[in-house]
Amino acid sequence: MATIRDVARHAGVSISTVSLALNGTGPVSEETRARVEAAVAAVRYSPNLMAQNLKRGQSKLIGMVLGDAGNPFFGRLFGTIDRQLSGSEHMLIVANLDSHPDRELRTLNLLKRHRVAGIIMTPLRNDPEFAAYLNEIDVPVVLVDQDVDGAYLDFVTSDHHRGTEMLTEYLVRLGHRRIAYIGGQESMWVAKRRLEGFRAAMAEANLQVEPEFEVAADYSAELAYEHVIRLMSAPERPTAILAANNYMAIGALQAVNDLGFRCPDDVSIAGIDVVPWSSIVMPRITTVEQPIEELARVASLWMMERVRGEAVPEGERRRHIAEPKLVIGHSCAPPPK
Amino acid sequence: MATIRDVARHAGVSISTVSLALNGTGPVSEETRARVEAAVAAVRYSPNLMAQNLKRGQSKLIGMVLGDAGNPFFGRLFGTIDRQLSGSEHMLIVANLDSHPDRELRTLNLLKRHRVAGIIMTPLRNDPEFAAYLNEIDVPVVLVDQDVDGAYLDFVTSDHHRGTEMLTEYLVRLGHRRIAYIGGQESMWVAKRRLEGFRAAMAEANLQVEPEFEVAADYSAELAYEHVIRLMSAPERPTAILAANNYMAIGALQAVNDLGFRCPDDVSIAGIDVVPWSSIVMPRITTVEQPIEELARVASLWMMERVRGEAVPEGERRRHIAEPKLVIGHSCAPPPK
DNA sequence: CTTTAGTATCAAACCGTTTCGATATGACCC
DNA sequence: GGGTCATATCGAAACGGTTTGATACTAAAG
Repeated sequence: MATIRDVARHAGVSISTVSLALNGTGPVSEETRARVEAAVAAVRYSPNLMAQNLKRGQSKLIGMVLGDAGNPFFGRLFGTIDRQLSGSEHMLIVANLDSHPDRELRTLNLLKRHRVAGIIMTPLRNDPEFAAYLNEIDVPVVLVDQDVDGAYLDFVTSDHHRGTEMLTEYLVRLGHRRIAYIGGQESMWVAKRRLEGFRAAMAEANLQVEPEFEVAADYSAELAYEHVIRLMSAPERPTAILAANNYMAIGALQAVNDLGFRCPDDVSIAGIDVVPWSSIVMPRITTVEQPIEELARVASLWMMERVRGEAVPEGERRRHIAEPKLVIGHSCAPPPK
Repeated sequence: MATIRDVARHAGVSISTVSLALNGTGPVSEETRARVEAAVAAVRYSPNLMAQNLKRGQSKLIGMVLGDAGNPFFGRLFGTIDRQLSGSEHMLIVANLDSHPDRELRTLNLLKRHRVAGIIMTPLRNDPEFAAYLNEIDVPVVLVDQDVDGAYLDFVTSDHHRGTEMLTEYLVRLGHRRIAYIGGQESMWVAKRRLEGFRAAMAEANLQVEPEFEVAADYSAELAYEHVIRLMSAPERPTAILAANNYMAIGALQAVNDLGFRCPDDVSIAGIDVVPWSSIVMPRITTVEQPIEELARVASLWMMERVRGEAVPEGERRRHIAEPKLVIGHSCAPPPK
């Protein structure tokens, strides 16, 4: 690979002149500039960003940590952020946690060793030890989707509480009283918020939540499937099922179908998050969608502000809470008589 | 950020000793090693990979170029490759082409400036100019999924020709004669192979392909939808539709539904690639699946061999062609009488 | 007691850049 | 002719590491 020295030799100037000419930082005669550019083309020079970064003390790399690359939510998040960054020389180092919270620390440490300029992450862990770690990290971090309690970091999410609340209100308006809720692990920030939204709406409607109607399925379609099989086989079954993410909604629908029930005639199902191909899933599931593009836009904007060291209220954490959108499909109907 | 100098000062040794101790490359007394390690912890030292890479002349970064991060195929490909790499210090710089072939060169150049150790990519372009560029690139490249004609690079894919062939054979066995094919842009390597597989199977069965039954929909669900609307509205309509990717199969199914036809009673539909949530799409679409895990495993293995400079047949391109798998759903049936 | 050999440590050179301070050149003015 | 000022160029010092060759010390061998 050609270095700046090769260019200098080829153009008959010193390496400092090459640097000045190429970066436009300093007076260079028109003639020299032309000679340098010719030399660059001749020896096929492309500046070594690692060396530039080392010298400048800042890198053009942004770390991105995804909870689960398989989930289309993260694919779209990455795609949109990547698009925002194109135009700058920044690129994304992407790491996948594969839903393993224990990989989180190792991944962050590795990103730090790579001296990324910043980190955009959808955290999995939410414990004081992790919060302490994040508060002592010395690169800008923007959290997306999920918060870490006690961490003083920019945070972009959608109103998860409001999301389940909207769905529950919708089901209640349809006349449902016996609504089952399939949630995630309550240790997760998002799962907790969603559960709270459900409970708030139920309380608001003066409805009792039966304990066995509130189950945790860990965001997995398989677990949700089993829970729904059990719920729907009991004598006192729910008339509506609210699943706290897209995977679990699919699992619930499958279980309902397999038991011979029809949705929405026998039981209503509602989910959260975009179900890819939702237009073709029969019946189309009623969901609350997160505005992924908005989340991505704000996250990358805030990140670049931090990276460029622009005037940002020092030490102050910013939050952006986007409004989710109720998308009514065909999976919900009034409860059977 | 603490540097190796801080560690040296804190431990009361020279920086070279710290380096030798930390990398285990050279004799260091047990006592010194302990002091160095204590100092590392005390000043929170984490080695600057950019500096290490610069000095060692090799980087721990692998570039990954995706055709379209929104498509779950790429999400799973990335996830699996990332998993293969975990354990080494290597990380992936991921770039998304967003289906724009014209971003390809810029992206590759940027990756080169970052001095990645290698590039795993699913190319979009397939023209001589691009092949020439790739042949002169000076980092190891492994192509995945799609080939670039005339490029001497490792290439991992699945047998796209065989895939459509299998699906066509299956439809023919069911008794179909009038089969429509919805393909992608023929300039794309994969699209061409898939079309050829279809034609080969049709020829083998001594079946004529009517020109208007062979359409290109550019891998988009919307275009496929329109084409199918047109095809199914004509007096002489096909009894089966073979769509050359997952998006288009969904579009076709939607069109068939919207026209009031039933699948598979009135018309059979077959697709290619995993349809996420395929288990819930009604009817479950018969597809040919690519073994993504296998592709990812071979691609990352070959990449790491090149990166480590292991004995690889010099200048020789390797190819791995994985066998696709026919997954029979409920979207195909014998043609109506 | 001098060699020899091995062990532990260090100083200095280097990787490919940027940047600062110095130098050379010419133009301009008094 | 001497001083001032831009303008163009360059040498050298960093950035944070690794690696090589030299050095000092100790112990064993002759």
